[in-house]
Amino acid sequence: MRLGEPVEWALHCTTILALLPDDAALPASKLAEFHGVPAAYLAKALQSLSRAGIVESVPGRHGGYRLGVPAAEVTILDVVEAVEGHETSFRCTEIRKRGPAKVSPRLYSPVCAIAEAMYRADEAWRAELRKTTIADLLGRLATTVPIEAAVKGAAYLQEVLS
Amino acid sequence: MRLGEPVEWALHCTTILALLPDDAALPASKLAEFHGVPAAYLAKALQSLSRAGIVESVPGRHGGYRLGVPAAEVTILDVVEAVEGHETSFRCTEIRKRGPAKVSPRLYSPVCAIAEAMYRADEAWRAELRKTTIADLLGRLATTVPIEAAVKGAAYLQEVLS
DNA sequence: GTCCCTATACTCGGATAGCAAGTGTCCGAGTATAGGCGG
DNA sequence: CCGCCTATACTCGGACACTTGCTATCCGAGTATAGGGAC
Repeated sequence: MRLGEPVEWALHCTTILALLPDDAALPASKLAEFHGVPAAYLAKALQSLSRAGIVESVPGRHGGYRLGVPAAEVTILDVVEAVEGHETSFRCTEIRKRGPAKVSPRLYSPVCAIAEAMYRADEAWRAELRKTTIADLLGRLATTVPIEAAVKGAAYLQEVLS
Repeated sequence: MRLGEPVEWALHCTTILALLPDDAALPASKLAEFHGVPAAYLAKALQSLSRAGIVESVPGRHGGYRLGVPAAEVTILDVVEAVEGHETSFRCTEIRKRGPAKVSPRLYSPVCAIAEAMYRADEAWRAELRKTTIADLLGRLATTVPIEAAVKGAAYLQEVLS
């Protein structure tokens, strides 16, 4: 089971966008440069976030992306699902209804015990991701990001937004 | 995020193997026929389970696979990890240490806040899968499997093992 | 009749192709800006 | 000097190649069995 790299990028980008002044917008190319990732591919992730309403795009010369919803109302799960989709990790193909022991389909319970357990785990994963919002991440930033890096990052954003 | 089909197969196969008499062994080809899945590919999953010690292989004419550990001591997580590997779903590539805001690597905290949250969700998923054992699944079988299917399944196993 | 040997049939195990999805890139559509022109 | 128009530069958005990993398959190595022959 693997999550794609764009998930990591999307989370970092959303965090950065939450730090911007309300009316400012940061282009995808600058976000890519800031994180050292391929710009054209990162754009795909940002488009997914835009479709989900988490960020909104501003076209035109001084355009870019900015948060579309208050940081406190965006959970990590929202970002992850916007990029990776809403499907469950476990997909039941109903093999219990195949083979020599199969009987009339209407006799089976709605979900088999195995799928039930797997779905439960999936929900536990989602529930945990729902607990943390982007605003929570901003709070942790103060204690986890080296002060030097924060200064350099702020300087970079200052220059780009001017 | 997607789990491969062999995960589902492995769980069903482990459950079936737990139903067999202690000294009996069921070949991969019969397990495949029972579930209606490609035999040669299922073999790969069973080999993974064998390497993990969850099942043990019996070579030779009346050989096959049988449970290598009591059903009560095998959790769903054990089976899933045997087939899918032990890696976390989220892989942190440390993009925070790249780009124009980067500073000396020794200044950074061991894990960033984002990765920390993702790992926490991963652990919640694993914890939930650890709660259910194969023995638990057997208990649920009595109430979730149609009685007709149970009879046909038992008859099939009787014939194959004779 | 009993024991041993050999050939057989069946099993697992790892090495080998095909395909879908993730990864990476590009170019076209659209818009706010900046400069120039006319009034 | 002010307002309007046009050309421009920059942005997003979706359509197009490439690589990795999942899906599917095959053939060889090894072993318990079954049958036949010798004693």
